[in-house]
Amino acid sequence: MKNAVPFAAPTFSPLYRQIRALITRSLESGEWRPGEIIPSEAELASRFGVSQGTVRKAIDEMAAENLVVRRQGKGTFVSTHMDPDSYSRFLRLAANEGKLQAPTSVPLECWRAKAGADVARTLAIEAGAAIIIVRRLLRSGNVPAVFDEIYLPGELFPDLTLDILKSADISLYSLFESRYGVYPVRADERLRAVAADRVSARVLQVAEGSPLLLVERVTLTYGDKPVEWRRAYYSTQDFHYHSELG
Amino acid sequence: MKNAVPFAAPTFSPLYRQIRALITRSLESGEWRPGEIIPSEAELASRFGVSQGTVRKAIDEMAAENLVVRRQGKGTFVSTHMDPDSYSRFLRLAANEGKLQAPTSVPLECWRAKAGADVARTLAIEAGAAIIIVRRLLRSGNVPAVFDEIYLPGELFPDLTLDILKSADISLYSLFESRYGVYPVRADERLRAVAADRVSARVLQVAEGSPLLLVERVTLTYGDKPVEWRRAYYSTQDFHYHSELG
DNA sequence: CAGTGGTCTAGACCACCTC
DNA sequence: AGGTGGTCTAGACCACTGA
Repeated sequence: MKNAVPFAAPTFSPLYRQIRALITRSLESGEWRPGEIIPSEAELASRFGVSQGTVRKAIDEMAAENLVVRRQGKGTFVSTHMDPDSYSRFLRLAANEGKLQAPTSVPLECWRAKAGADVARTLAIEAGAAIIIVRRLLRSGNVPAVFDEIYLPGELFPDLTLDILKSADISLYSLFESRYGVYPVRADERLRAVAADRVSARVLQVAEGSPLLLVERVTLTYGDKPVEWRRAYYSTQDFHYHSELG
Repeated sequence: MKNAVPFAAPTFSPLYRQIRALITRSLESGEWRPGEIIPSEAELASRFGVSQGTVRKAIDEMAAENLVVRRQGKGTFVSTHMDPDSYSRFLRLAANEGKLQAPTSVPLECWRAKAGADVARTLAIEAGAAIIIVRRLLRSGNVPAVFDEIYLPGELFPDLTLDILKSADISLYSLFESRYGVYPVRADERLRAVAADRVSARVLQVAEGSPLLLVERVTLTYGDKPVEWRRAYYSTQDFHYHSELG
């Protein structure tokens, strides 16, 4: 009867999950930012008044979800998209033959608009709110690979322009982090096959109507808050989308 | 200098990984089969002469990879595809709107052939070795969703026929397990967009040449041994392939 | 060398399941 | 009541990093 409660159960969580929630809150609040080191397990343990093993288990879970990265001998670091090693953490592009040539990003267009019903719902903003639309091309060794159409909430990216995109790095998300303090944490993708329309056919240099792999991505930050909606058209003559199932 | 060795390093692994390897070997050898319970952590600890915590960590890893499933109060069980809860562990099919109707499998054809170069390489068998080719349709609420063309090494599935497939369950993998002792553990998928050929267009009831999502899957059992090669054509008018990125 | 995460142990208690 | 996995602790030692 120890856990008995009137009405709905509050679903007690173990200590290490509460610790995890506390650490996550510090991430959200920006106490430790992506790329930075977080306090040692021993220090967190004494701060929260629990054993090191409990902190360890909390961090283990967060490391499993790529929220943080452990480095033996150095410490534990907040995950970032600016680290070259995890530049393209969310990119599942691979070459049909051989290894994928390092992809390069070519920003094409960037303009402002008002959110339609679909975009507003997906980004959890008001219909009619300001949004930014970006189009860009991803090339791999001079071969067009992916054509992206990206929808961003204007509020989070106040001054974004094509020039800024052009001067930025290949990883859009490293720009999100460094310039706007927006930290992509995870993403959800829906894959379909579609016929190339005129625009994507021209950009990807394929025949209009030829089959393209459409990848719709909703990118989320801490607290599952959406920060990006993206439609990516993959040219799959020379490339494919790689997925591992366990 | 403790770990110094002449020539290439043997890459010492921690105790819990060695324990994990021992447990995995017992799975491979069939000492405990899918669906069955494995010995308790305490018993494994005493059997291997290590602490329960070490066994726990080994099993933790295996549970994270879906090799085993923990059930509090009951025990730890070898993962199976026969459990209704994990019928479609490898299926990423989802409905564009609403929830996916429970899919049903319709076996269409089943014949024997000799492995060509491609199939032989993928299945790691000799070119010219006996293979079995299966075609089937997956429907969701009477709507055609996925057309599968499946290549199997003949050696592993000696007596497979269309009749057996027809009398089997929705999950092909539950048949693999129950009738042939073949246990799919993980899979690797390559996704592309292609134009529907005559056969798949007819089966999926779409126009010839319309875009389809092609999912090529290599299915592996213990020790990363390939046991199946599959080409799946997804009709993505009403459905999509769902992928989560962390 | 000191500091970090990584491993391993032993023991206590809790939550859940079955008999 | 007895068995299982789940949590939590405390302490020891190892492996890696950088000053």
